[in-house]
Amino acid sequence: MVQYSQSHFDTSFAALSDATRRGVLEQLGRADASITDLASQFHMTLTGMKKHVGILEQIGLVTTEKIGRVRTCKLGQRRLEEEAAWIENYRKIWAARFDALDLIVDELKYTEKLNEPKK
Amino acid sequence: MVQYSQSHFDTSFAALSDATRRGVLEQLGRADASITDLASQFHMTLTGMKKHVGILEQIGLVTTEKIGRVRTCKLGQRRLEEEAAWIENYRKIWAARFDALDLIVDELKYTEKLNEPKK
DNA sequence: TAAATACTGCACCAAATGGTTCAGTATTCT
DNA sequence: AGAATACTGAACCATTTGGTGCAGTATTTA
Repeated sequence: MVQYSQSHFDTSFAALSDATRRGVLEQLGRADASITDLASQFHMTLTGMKKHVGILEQIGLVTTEKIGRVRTCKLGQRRLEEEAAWIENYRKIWAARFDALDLIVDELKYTEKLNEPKK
Repeated sequence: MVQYSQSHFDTSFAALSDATRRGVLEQLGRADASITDLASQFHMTLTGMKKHVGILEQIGLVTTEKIGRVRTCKLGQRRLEEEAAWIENYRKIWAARFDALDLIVDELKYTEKLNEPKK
């Protein structure tokens, strides 16, 4: 059954709700990057970008490694599988709900036909 | 190409980042409900629940209709298709990235083999 | 008609968010 | 060694978020 206690969905969907962070994920899909790279690409201070990377790192979407003065960021282990599954499940529920509605509409049409006044 | 201007992903992922709102969507998948129903189910004031429903309504995940004193909430037209697509695309990028990594690892193994000191 | 119900709008609040600047530290280049 | 680079942490700030209470309106019930 579904739990309403705070789940990791809270944090992962929140992470995805920021355009900069989605952009960082897309960028890291193309190539690894340093904090400086990302900061300049997204027109932001190092400190600001560090926070975004920190958030993505905390939930496993990004991993980083500091070598010398440079911290290199890569995609992490998290693949958003459960998030994809949640949405897919929602889409199924949604479809079932609207299929049911279609049935009702069909039924109404049928009933109307029965009740149709003779021309 | 990908735009970093504020997209509707911002609002829809933000909407999904709240457990109460995800719960409301799941509930409405089972049956339509009034604000009062939802408020009591999620242990919240009417005013609080009204806000959540308002957010879901604004982005099309829920529609409502007030008949008499009761406002009934149902699932709306939005099916989270683009959100599902974004995640799927991310998953592909992720897979490609890690496949590439595997290639590199393979290559390293091969190189190591070549450079292996004679026993 | 009076009371109960269901919502609505407004004002308020504390905490979280997304950004900044500034003052460091550590590392690398000349 | 000295200068430049890359990051880091702390403090700060405005706005948003997720909730509340209260006072009101509209509708239904007794």
